[in-house]
Amino acid sequence: MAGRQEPGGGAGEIGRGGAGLNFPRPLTTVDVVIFTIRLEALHVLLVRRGHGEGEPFPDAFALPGGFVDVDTDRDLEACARRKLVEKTGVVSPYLEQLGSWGSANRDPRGWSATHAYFALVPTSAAETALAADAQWFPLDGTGVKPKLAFDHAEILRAAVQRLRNKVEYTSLPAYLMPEEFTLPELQRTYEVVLDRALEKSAFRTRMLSADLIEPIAKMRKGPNRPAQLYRLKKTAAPVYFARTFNAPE
Amino acid sequence: MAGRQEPGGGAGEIGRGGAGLNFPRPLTTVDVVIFTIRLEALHVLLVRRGHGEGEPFPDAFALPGGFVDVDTDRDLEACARRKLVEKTGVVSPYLEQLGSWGSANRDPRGWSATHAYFALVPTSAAETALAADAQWFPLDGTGVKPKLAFDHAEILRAAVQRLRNKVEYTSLPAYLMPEEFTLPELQRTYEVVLDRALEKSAFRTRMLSADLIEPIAKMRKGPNRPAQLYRLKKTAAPVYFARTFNAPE
DNA sequence: TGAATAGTGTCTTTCAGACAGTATTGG
DNA sequence: CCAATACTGTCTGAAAGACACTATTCA
Repeated sequence: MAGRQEPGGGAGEIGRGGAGLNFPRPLTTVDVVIFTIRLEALHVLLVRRGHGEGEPFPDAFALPGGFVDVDTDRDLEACARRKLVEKTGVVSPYLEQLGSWGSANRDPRGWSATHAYFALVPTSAAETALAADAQWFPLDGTGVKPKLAFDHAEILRAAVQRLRNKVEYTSLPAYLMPEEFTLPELQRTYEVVLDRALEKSAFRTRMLSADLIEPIAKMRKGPNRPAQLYRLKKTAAPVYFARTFNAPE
Repeated sequence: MAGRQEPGGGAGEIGRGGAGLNFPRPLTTVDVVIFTIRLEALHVLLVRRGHGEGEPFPDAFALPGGFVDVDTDRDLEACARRKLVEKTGVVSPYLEQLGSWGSANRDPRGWSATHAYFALVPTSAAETALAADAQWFPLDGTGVKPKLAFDHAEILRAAVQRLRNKVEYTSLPAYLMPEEFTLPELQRTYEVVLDRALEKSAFRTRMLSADLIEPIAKMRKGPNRPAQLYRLKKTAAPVYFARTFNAPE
């Protein structure tokens, strides 16, 4: 950013700092698309909006988010983490910037820009410390049943596409797993997100040759042959594979 | 974004709209990382900042950008395109959102958030309508010689990494080419961006089997065997390949 | 023993890497 | 002819797809 050409002050909110900053500023918000797996299906967290005076989209569902608080939030990611903890209690899941959406029309209160993040939280953690106004919704294709406030349907669609796309060649689904999991469980998570079956042996080869998971001295018991339990290695960085899973047609 | 929890109004700029919007707003800017190829090297466009009253980083180099003008800019991308045309004259190159950077400290004038874009412009167009204060700088590793204003060195680094990364499995370098080009020229562009040699035959196979370029009834003459000239197909969408070029080690 | 799921092995296919070999121009 | 670059072909290797086969548990 360069401070050369300041916009001419029109209608709307203006600043009151000195030195040529007296022009209207857009509203600045942060929204978080929070995914988890519940009941073998991809879910996203939504909150119900209030219906106070001047509230746009009263009682509609929306992505968790809100205005940046310049006194509380050190930076954008800190703001996103704050929203995440407020709604889910999860402290440090996978969190990645998704993009930003800003325009004159997306919020009836004026020119606004939102910084969108997307987060993956483990299944177990997703159920415990949920905020009262928050609720998990299963993904229906690339969206969700209720009509969302603002342009949140578009942001959600972008998040789902980004997730599905990256799952083709990264280890992101590992962040949706509980502490301990088996390879078939991890594969099922991949398949749920991709909505497509994967080859067992190719999947196992890929996962085991990546520096990603390590076996622990425990097995998952069941009504059949027990499965080796694994956990994520300390190296929290996601793994990028050189190929996608299926050749794109 | 949800309008539930408004930040408490502290020091700084406040809005004057009604209905609970009386809290400080961050500054909102857009910056564009503009790449081109010149003299067989990747270059980025920088502008020199002014040194007026209250200007931070006087006379330093910075990425082209500036405040969002809520009266002029319909949305963030329109704002980015405006900056791009102002500095280069190029109307519709490849333009993609890079991410956003926002914090209390990145601008001495207060809490600010920038929406960063990155653009690829063809070699030819890059020379003609350049703004007076703009200048091309060759990439030096992942950065550039002069010290940049704000956190622009970090934004530039992110842009270069994103570009190098995507070039491994996309057709992005095609947007750096002039209208007509040969396959060896396209390959050289790939190699310049990646700073690595590529296999000729694998490269040709990949490019020709993608629905990306089409031969024209012309050849590039030289002191040796002439080369078939190609142009980008009408379908402007970038192609994503299923594999990266070299297996990552 | 049989059902069920975990895990392995084997063959095929695809495509990049390596590199030799052919093609076509100007000098 | 030679130099130089464009372009093609052939072999190899790595990893995915398909799928059969073995392993280990509980009922």
